[in-house]
Amino acid sequence: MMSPDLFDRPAPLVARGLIGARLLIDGVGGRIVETEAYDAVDPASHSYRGQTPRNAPMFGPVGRAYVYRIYGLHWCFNVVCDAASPGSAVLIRALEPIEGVQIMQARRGVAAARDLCSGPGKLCQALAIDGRLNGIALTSPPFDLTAAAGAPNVVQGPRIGVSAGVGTAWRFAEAGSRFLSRAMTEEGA
DNA sequence: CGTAAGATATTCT
DNA sequence: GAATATCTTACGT
Repeated sequence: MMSPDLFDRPAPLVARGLIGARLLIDGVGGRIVETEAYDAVDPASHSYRGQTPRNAPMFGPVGRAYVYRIYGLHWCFNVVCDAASPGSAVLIRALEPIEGVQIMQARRGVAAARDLCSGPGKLCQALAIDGRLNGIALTSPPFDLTAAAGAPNVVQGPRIGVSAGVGTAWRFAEAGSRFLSRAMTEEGA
């Protein structure tokens, strides 16, 4: 289980550090292979225009979940970080499925491992993440978040699906992973 | 392979 | 009314 103070750093550092970490919810999940960082001075962030009912967890304690509905139907899962900069969080975008693959296949309605958790909405469906987990601490059940064993090879690039802040290279991914939401174009890290 | 449309909560104009 | 940190299905090449 990760120590809570590991989340108390700027969002890009936390996002990078989460690559290779193991995320399970009720024993189902895998290795984090793709993340994105957001903070309150970032025009692409939900927290950019201040606190609202939806983004309230981003302004709360570090190490908790920020779960929100996007496009009215999918869920997205974030880790709140950096107490010194309220409104900071890391979006978990893709996992390499490891534990409970059969359960994830049933929840997603697809069989291919690459389609189970290769996107923020997909992994929420695969791990059964929804609004009930919003604001919950990640350091206790049903969450099980373990730091990366080794030092994964991390690449970074521009974030996906944003029209503001496109010049900010705050998307992080494990180099060469087959389980990303989209291939990471060659970029320095 | 590709592009396009539809689902529809929350926020902003 | 329009946009959004998305995904699936349908249809053209």
